[in-house]
Amino acid sequence: YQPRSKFLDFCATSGSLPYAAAVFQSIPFPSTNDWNALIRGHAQSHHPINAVTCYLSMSRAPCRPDALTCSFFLKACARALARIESFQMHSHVLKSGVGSDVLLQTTLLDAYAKCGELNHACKLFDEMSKRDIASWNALISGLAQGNRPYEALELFNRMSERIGDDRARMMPNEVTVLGALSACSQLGAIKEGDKVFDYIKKRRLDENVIVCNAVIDMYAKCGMVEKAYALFRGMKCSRSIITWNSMIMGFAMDGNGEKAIELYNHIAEGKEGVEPDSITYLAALCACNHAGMVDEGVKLFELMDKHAVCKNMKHYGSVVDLLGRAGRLDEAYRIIESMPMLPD
RNA sequence: AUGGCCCUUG
Repeated sequence: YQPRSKFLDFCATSGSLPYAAAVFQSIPFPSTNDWNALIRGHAQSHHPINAVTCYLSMSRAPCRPDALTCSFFLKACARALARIESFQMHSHVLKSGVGSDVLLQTTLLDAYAKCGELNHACKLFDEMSKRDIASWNALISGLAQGNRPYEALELFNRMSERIGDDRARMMPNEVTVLGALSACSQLGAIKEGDKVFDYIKKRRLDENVIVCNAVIDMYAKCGMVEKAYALFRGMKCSRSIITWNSMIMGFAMDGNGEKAIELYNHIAEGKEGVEPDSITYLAALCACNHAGMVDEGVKLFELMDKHAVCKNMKHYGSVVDLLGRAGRLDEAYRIIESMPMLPD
């Protein structure tokens, strides 16, 4: 791995992609790693699909794509929801002799899942000769996010059963439980959710804030705000803005506007080390909507400008709805007029 | 420190 490729990679991923591309242009005979840097940069950019065109240029050049090239390309496919390209890369991988690379297979499986090709993801999973924890996780979260939560939970349980088995002892980890929790949320499956949470506590995965956030969200979505709040209060790790957002949204959905606003006010004081963001305001506005707290909602909406938090259509929709239902149509109309985007 | 699974709103 040459310094030049390293430099390109740095520019393409953390600096400026156009600059990386310009530097790349000046290289007479780019190496595979040079190409990889550029493809990786595109894959992580706002236009991941450009990784595909970059890859095509590479195939016309004299150097060969390697496993990393395929990996970056597939990452781009997953982000761009490029199914056809995923299939094409799959056959390329099989032909080029890296078809048994577990990391690559998992990247492919994830790309399939993210593109909505869950059957192909399952098939690939079944055919893999070696699977590691990430392979299981990729399929579990793919199923959960792809509206097949029962299968996600089934897989999660099958994985837990394997503990004690002599072969492939696959311990569900933090990422695994995120997928399982997401499946529970969708189903409103409280019993399953409790079981997952028991497992989390047993393994002390609740020392991880991301896991806690997911549990809070799961309980809130299952309508069990008090369970969410119990964890929120008893957390051993420090709360992130996402923790607060999830909890505020939980109270909002429960119709407990007072409590939601109380939490918002608490973090707005600034002693918690988190800054309310655009989602915090969305949750708080949502709380006002559910509880009919009109003045509070309008106040929050105005605070967004003061705190330089970006508004989107949802924020506007919320206040307009709030004002409209309170009969304050003139104010609602003024807000609609002030919108920088097209109303829907 | 060149590759996979990753929480809230979308």
